[in-house]
Amino acid sequence: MSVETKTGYHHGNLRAQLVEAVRVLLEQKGPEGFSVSEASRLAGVSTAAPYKHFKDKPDIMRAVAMEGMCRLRSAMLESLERQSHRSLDRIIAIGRAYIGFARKEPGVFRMMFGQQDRDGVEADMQAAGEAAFDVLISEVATYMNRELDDLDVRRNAYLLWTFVHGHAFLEIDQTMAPDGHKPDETYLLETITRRVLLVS
Amino acid sequence: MSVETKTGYHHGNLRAQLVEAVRVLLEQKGPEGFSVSEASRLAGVSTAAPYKHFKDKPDIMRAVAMEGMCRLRSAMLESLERQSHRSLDRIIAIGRAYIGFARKEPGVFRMMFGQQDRDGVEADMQAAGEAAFDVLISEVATYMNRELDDLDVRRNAYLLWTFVHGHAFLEIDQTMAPDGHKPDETYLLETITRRVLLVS
DNA sequence: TGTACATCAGTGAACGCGCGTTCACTGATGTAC
DNA sequence: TGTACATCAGTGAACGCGCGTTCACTGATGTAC
Repeated sequence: MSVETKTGYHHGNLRAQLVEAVRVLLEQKGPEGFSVSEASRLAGVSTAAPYKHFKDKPDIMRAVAMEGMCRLRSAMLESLERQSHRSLDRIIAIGRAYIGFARKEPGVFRMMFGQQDRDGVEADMQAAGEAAFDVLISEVATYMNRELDDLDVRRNAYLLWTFVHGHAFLEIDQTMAPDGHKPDETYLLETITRRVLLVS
Repeated sequence: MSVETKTGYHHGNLRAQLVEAVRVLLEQKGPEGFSVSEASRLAGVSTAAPYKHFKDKPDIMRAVAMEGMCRLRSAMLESLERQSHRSLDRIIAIGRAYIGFARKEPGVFRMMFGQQDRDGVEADMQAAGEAAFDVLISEVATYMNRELDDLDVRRNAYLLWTFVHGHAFLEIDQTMAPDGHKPDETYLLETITRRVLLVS
């Protein structure tokens, strides 16, 4: 049976479809606009159905965040495929992919980072985040011609990530007025990358 | 009559006290944990009382965000008073104050940036944000020995702000595991400031 | 100084609403023989 | 191939709850004369 098939009673694919529904609601109405009831409606099932696949509402949110983090990593990896072998360009491409993801799915992006459970982030989410970070680490190590776990590699990668993360948030939160005071994004990305990596 | 006085019936200071109550709730329970009802309870008034001072719930949220942004600016300015006249140190101090604010009041900090209304940020909030940003701009201009509206001043200030903003969010969201992989904050701040400003 | 009165800032009860979650149920599916 | 049955993944009705907001009200305050 194809994953897409819906038999009428047995849905076949409800878990994934609920995650997708939540994603849509998050983008349409923001973090507050998502409810289990509304996600159910959007997926075309009764409001009780989700509880066959998820423990409770936070469990759904975790699933959405987790799925988002995996897709963010994929987007970063994919951006490398379309890229030359010049290390610096590849690093910039990763940043661009990161910002692009945030811009395309701000609701999910916010949920991935901010909307966590109280009292700590789950271990698997932590791991997924590190897996994404590792994509950057790897390119920085190549550029610097050092090992993956080299301290300066990690430091520089963190500096770059932090910058891109901050820029992504300032963008989706529309913190700066959209007038001429905001520096050009391409300029920013190239400049910060060069300066962090001490390219003259 | 002192601002603090409470007469029993006439409160005298309810608006400010409601903002304070929301702040407390935001820090204790996170963005979802704040309701008009609970804030009223905490301030010791009926649930209808807030509507004498605010139009609706979003209006309260805006007030909290606004007040937070003003206090953030104050914290940045105050950090300068305890600082030498070495421009680089002053710039680092501003970053430290920014991160410190986020760490001390993550709930308010998130509300200031992320929890905005749909469809754009209010003009006064935008202005308050720019007023805070101007504190940094001013120091960067001094360091670079240029005008406030110089393009490179704005670019460098934005690079620094973006980094600090990203770091603040990664910190309060506990994105990185609290193990040894996270670079030291003082090292990060000094390094990024020097590299952005091209200090050898 | 005393009084009448407009205004202000509260009360408290009530409203309708959508939410998260549970429950007993039932139809569809896969499998053992 | 046919049948009995356990399991799975849905239904739909119901629950209690806290929410945001409104309403007619009332007590306190400030002011005009």
